[in-house]
Amino acid sequence: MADLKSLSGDAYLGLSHGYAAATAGLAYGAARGSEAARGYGASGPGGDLPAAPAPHAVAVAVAVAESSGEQSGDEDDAFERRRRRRRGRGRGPGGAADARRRPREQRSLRLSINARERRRMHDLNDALDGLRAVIPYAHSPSVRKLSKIATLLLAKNYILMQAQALDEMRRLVAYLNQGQGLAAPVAAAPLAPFGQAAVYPFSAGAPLPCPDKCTAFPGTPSALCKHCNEKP
DNA sequence: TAGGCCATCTGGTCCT
DNA sequence: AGGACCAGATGGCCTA
Repeated sequence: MADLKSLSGDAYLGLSHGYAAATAGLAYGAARGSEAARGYGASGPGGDLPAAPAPHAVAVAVAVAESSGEQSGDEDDAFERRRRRRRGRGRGPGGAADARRRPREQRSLRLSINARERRRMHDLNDALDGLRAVIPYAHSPSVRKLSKIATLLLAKNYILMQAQALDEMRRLVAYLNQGQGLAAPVAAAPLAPFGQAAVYPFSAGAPLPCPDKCTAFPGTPSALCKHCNEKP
């Protein structure tokens, strides 16, 4: 539970009881427990906020950074060193011996395909890193980074949480506007099912952005903004 | 030592 | 034909 301290209160509140079913597995539970006990998604309780140091993660990150792009010159050496270190890894059916028996041309093609696939996976991992960077969890060197699956599930829950918060905020703004005897465009629109208007809150039919750029809630009239409160 | 996570290789399929 | 995408297999690293 110590890791909870590194979360913003709102984020944790949303994740802890906002979407119980979908979030249970990722609800920032206890510090990293048994790997076997780690549940994903709605599989039940059991947090997935690892707390242990992550030397492996760092090593992986370095390896990823090193092996991005084309291999040439020094990069070739580094690449070969990694290949040797990871000897035998992932050969699949056939194995290295078969690979060596192949004609040089085919082997060359295979290597090029492998490199491309590696690059693709690195791009995917970069995107996942970008996702980790914007979702609320303990971004600390002493905390192991989220696994891929945990990152995706947490991101999903975070999006849902933000959407719900936005929806509630819009309702509140509408309520405040009504209280001042003003027409509330937001309230006039039927409340769309969660996940529609909440996720795409500024689509067709939404009021125009405030000319005064009250950007707190773009597209939503603010009770605190003089322009939003001006009658047409 | 078992289990989780991961990177890599590989072959297949689909698309341009 | 070449590239993107995918899933299976394999083995290394790490933690409990």
